[in-house]
Amino acid sequence: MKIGELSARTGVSIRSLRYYDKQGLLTPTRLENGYREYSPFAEQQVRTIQLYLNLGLSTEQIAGFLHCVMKNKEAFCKEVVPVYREKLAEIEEQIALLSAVKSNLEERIRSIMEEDPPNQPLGGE
Amino acid sequence: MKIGELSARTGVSIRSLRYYDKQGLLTPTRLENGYREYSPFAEQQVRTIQLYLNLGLSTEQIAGFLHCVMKNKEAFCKEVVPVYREKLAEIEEQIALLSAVKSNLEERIRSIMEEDPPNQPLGGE
DNA sequence: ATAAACCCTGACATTAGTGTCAGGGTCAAG
DNA sequence: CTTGACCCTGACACTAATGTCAGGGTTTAT
Repeated sequence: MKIGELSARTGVSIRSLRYYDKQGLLTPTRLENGYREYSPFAEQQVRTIQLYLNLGLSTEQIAGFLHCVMKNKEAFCKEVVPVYREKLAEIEEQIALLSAVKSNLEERIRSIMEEDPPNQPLGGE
Repeated sequence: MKIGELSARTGVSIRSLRYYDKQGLLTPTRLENGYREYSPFAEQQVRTIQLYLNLGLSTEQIAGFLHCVMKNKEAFCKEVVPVYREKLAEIEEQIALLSAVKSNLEERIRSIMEEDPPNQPLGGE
């Protein structure tokens, strides 16, 4: 199938499919006229790519094991777990940072609220 | 004081100080030769800017109330709390998303670990 | 007067996936 | 042969604060 049909089937934009091609994630064969020709398996492959992107993995990370997971079960691809753990650590770090900022903001709001109750006739700047 | 000294005193790069100037956060007077001349109060102002940036606020948001908070207590500036609440909502959304992805990753790792115990002689790709 | 140490502006790069446009080729139906 | 629906590549935009470089002025001390 050609790129427009794959896009329609998967809901992934043509632009993104071309990007996946350039990143080596999904490299279709080419017709004589230069058009990309995708195998029927490409549809599942696109869905798999989207799944990993939604986990926050980069195209480069995905490229590192996509070939394997399309052929085997995820568990057979030794590259997968390290990438998952790496991403997990990154996410935990982000959550910790965000939580700290969140607490800070909450404390600031709380502190302002008790210092400037709404029945005070004072305006701002 | 000139920009180099302010940078040295605060640890904020000259580049960033010029950026704050352009964003209207910290607008020094100019000497006859065009050099920026900062008042002694600028040092505290820079620290305040950094504090808000570390809370994840944008220079635009900070510009919205910096003038007021430099003159009064934060609680007197009515623009502050809405910005805090907005940022808080944003952060909570991000944490929720990250937490969902985190659970997904953990589940995937767990699932792989029990399917492919390390005593199995199978390699990946 | 010259060198060192300042200062200035403007511009490009950074992240990473996607949108979008320009300019152009291909192909099928009428 | 023309129209419309495809397809191609390349390039710029986006976010937002910061790094960095180019090219050039100023000041201070020797």
